[in-house]
Amino acid sequence: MTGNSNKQTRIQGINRSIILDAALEVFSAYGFRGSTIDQIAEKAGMSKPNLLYYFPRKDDIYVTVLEKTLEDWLAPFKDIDPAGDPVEELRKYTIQKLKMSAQQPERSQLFANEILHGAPSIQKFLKSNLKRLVDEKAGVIADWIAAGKLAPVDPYHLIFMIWATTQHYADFDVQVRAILPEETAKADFFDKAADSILTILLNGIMPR
Amino acid sequence: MTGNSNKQTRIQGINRSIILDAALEVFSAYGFRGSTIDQIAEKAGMSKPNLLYYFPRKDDIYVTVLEKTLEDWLAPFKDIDPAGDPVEELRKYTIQKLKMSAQQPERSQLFANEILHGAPSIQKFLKSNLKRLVDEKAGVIADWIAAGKLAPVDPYHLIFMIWATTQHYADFDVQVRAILPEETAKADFFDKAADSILTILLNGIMPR
DNA sequence: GTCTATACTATGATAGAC
DNA sequence: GTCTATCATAGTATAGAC
Repeated sequence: MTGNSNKQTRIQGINRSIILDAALEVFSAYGFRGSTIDQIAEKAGMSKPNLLYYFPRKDDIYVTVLEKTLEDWLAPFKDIDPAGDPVEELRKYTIQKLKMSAQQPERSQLFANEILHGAPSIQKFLKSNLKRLVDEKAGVIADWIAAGKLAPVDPYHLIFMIWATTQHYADFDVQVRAILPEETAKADFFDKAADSILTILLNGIMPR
Repeated sequence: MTGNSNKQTRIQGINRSIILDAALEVFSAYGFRGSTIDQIAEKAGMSKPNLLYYFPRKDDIYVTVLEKTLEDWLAPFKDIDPAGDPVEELRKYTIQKLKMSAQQPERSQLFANEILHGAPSIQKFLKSNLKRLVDEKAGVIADWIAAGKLAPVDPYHLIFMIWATTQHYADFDVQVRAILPEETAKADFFDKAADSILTILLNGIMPR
């Protein structure tokens, strides 16, 4: 009977993952209240009751997707290496983040929507885990500045600025496309954006 | 009867404005689908049917608030003066935008929510009015660069960067507060934020 | 013209039966 | 694992009172 029970577990895992993929799409596009279980079920290719067999409540699906997304989303931030070259580390991080905005805007949008509406589901996470992580990386940046390897800027606001700028291309996607219709259609748009952003971030806009 | 009709018109004007204020609060906090007419009516201190007497449909309230907000929101951008000193104009604009994020985060949040979910109500506005305006100001910046008054950066991405960064303090308010609990409590938080941002924007983070 | 009370209807989350 | 029923919510409509 082990073979049988294993198979069921595997189906469960597959179905849960299908549901979560569908939920990410729907929730990121319409927000929590704006999304319906019907929509998610349809996109997942299963009936609503069947979906509810895996996640009894709408909120369960949402929180699961959100937590899963946060992990991925913060991975490159965690990867900032105190031992690396400061400018290179921040350049790498910015490019990485921008690439994620290009390839998986839904993750950014899901997160943005949650924060925008007061972060009802992840308040605690922000105040504990995220704060701790940001404090740590801000410390790293402060050390770099103390060592003269970066200009003396506020580490926290620098982090906010990189977050804001890179996520803008995911969260405000439709606005960017409305303003730059031809450019955004090109394959190298995000490479060019990365160049432009890094030029400003590294050197500023004051004439030399 | 002119006195009478004037008085009625005045009541209309007052009530409409009360409703729109309440609607801004509610819609910015919960998004379109997440907000209910009941919530708006309660915050406006009137019954739901009474509110519907002024705005027959939920969508009417939303669109009216959104359009009204956009006007205010873009005013300082329009004010960027081609004849002014480039660095000073952009500094002024950034500070102004940041001040608005501090004082009226709801406006930014309402707008962010609309864009985030695909801008269903203002697609046309983005592609026509906003695009035209941004093209114009990007031209101004390009001229400044050509005159050697600004470093050679991409005008569009510079504008996006200023928007993203300044609006971040409104849209991601709860996150900023979660990470900087003591600092955000202080009265001069936004002044310091402005300093930090402008230092990075003007000079970059490369060590000199 | 302004406001209230009430009712209708669709939607969507959830529970229980098969 | 699936289908149907329920129940609350919320948008909208109507009738009429002040």
